[in-house]
Amino acid sequence: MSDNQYTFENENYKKACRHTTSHILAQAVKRLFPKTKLAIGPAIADGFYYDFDTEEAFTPETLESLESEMKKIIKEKLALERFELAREDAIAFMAERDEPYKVELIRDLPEDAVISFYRQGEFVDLCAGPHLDSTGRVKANAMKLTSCTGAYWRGDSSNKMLQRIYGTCFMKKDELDAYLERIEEAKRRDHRKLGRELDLFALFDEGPGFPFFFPKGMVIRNELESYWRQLHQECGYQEIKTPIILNEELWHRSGHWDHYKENMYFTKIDDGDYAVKPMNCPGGMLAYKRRMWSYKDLPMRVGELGLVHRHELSGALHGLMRVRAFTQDDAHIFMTEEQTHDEILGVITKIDKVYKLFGFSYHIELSTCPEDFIGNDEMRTYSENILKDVLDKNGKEYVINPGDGAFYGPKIDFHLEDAIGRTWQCGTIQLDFQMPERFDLEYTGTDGAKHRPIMIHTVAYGSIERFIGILTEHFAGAFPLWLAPVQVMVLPITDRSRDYAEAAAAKLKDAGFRVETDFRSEKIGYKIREAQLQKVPYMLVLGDKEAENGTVTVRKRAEGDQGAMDLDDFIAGITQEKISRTY
RNA sequence: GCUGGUGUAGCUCAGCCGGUAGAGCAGCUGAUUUGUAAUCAGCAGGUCGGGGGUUCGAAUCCGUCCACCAGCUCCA
Repeated sequence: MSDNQYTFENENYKKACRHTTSHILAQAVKRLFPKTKLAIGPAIADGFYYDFDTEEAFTPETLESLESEMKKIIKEKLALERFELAREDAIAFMAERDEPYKVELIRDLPEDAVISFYRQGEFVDLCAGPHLDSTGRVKANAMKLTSCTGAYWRGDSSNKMLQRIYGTCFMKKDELDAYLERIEEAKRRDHRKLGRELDLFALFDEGPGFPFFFPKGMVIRNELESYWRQLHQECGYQEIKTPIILNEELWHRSGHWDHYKENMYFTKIDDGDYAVKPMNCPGGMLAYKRRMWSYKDLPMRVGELGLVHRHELSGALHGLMRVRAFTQDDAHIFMTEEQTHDEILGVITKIDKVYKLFGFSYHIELSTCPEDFIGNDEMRTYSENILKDVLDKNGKEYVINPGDGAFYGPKIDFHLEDAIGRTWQCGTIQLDFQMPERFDLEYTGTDGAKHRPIMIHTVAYGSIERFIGILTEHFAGAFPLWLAPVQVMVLPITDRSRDYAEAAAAKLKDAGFRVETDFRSEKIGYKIREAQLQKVPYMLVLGDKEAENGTVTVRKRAEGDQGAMDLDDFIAGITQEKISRTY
C-alpha cells in the first residue's frame, strides 16, 4: 500500500477509514456496555454509523465517554486482522459470542459467499472489509461521534428498534472542522428559522404539516408560479385546474385506493364517500376524457398547479420540506408512441432550464418499476427501456435506482444540489401506460380507428412549498431580485429628505418594483442594519446631498455602498436584472 | 407511527434541590434629526404547551394528550 492511499483523495481509503472507526466505536461500546448486541455498522456519505441492541439509553454524555474510549483504542494501535470461516463455523463462532444479529446476517448470505471477519484486540466483527491495518491509523482529533438515535433492525418498522450512533472521521482535523462548520452553516440557513425571521411562512400547532404563507412568502410563491406559467406557455402547455375533492370511486379506478389509501384523507358529502386528492392525475384523466381527440391534437401538454393532501406520518413532517398539503407544479402529456422520445427529451430540457435559473446543479436517476407495479412484466421492461433509451441517446448520465418508480410506471428523477452541497429530489418524469388504460383514454388515429395515448406525469419544482424551502436555504434568505419580497428599501437620512424619498419610492413603484420606505427617526446605520437583516437586495440612502443633486445613493445587499447615481439609471439597471432573472 | 429529546412573553433564552416568574431583542410612548450593520429613557407584555395527579403549596415531581426537534420508516 503506497503512502498515496493514505490521503483523502482516495475515496476507498476514506471509506475504509470510516468503516474502521465504526468498528472502533463498536469495540468501545462492547467495553463499556458488555451486554450490547451488535447489529451493523457501515460507512456512509458523511461518516459512519453503528446499530446496537442494548438496554442502555444512549445520551450525548454516553457519546462523550464512548469517544474517550475510542481514543484509547486508537492509542492502543491494535492491528486489524482478517480471517475467513466456513459458513457453519462462522455461525457457530458468532452464536458462541452471543451475537444473534450477526448470526442472522450470516444465515442470509448467499451459499457461496466468502465469510470474512476482522479482529482488533479482543473485538471481532463480521465484515467484508476493507479496513485500515491498525486502529492507530485513525486520527483521534479528526474523529467525532455526532448523534445517537433509534433505527429499526434492517430498516423495517415491524422489527425491533435498535440504537444507532452516528459519527464521522477525516484524515485531518481541518477537514473535520470544515465538515462541522458546514453543519453549522446548514443550521444558519434552516428555512424554518429564516421563514420566521423574514416573515415568509410558518407552521402552527393548529395545523401540523399545513403551512401558512404570509404576504412576503406569497410574493415568492406568486413569482415562482408566474415563471412556471410563462415557461409552460413557451413550451406549448395549456393550464387546467381540477377539484380537490372527488368521489371515492374515482380513486378505486385510478389504483390509488389499492396503492395509496394509507396516505389519503377521506370525507363524506351527503351520503356519498369522497376523497381529498393526493395526486392530480385522476382529475387530469377526467379532463382529457371530456371529449374525443384526434391524433392532430397530440402531443397534448396540460399543466396544473394542483393542491394535494397526503397524510404523512407525524414523525416525517419537516418544515416546508415535508408537509401534508402542498401544490405540485404538475403537468401531463398525452401522446402517441412515436412522440414519446421527443416529448421526454423536451421535458428534460425544460427541467434543466428551471434548475439552471436558480443556479442548481443536478444529477439524474432512473427509478425502475416497484414491486407493486400495476402492469405486467412486458410493460415493465418496455417502459423502462423507453426512458433508458432517451437518456442514453442524448448522452445524459444517470444512475439506476431500482424499484423506486411509481406504482403505475418507471420514472426519471432529478436530484438537485444546493449551495452547500445537499441534494434534493425535485423534478420527475414518470412514464405511464396504466392510467390511460384504466381510464380508457382514446384518440382517433390517421386510420380512423381509436388508439390509446401514452402519458407522462412530470413536475419541475416538485412541490412549490418544498421548493420555496429549498430556495430559502440555497440562497440563505437572500433571494435574487426577481423573487425578493421587498426589492428596494428607501431610507431617508432625516425628515428633511422625506418628500424626496417618497417621490423616489413612488417612481420605483411605477416602474413595477416592490418598494418599502423607512421613515422612522432612527440613525441611518440602524435602518441599514434592519434592511440588511431582511436581505433586501437594494437600499437607497437619501439625504440632503441627494435631494440637492437629484441623485440616489445605492447600497447593494452583498457589495455595500455603490455611490450616487441618477434614479433613472438605477431603475434601468435593476429592471434589466429583474427581467433577466439573474442574480 | 417508532426511539430519544424538547415545550417559560412575538423571538432567543435564564429560572439549582417544589414556595404561584426574569433578561436581551422585537412592540408601544417620548426624547433625538442622525451619512452606510444596533441613540437614549419609560411603558406594556406570560394562568410557564393542554388537561389530570402527588403536595399545605408545582413552571419546577409523576403519568397522559398535543406540538416541535434529531433520526428510523416513507417521500414532492
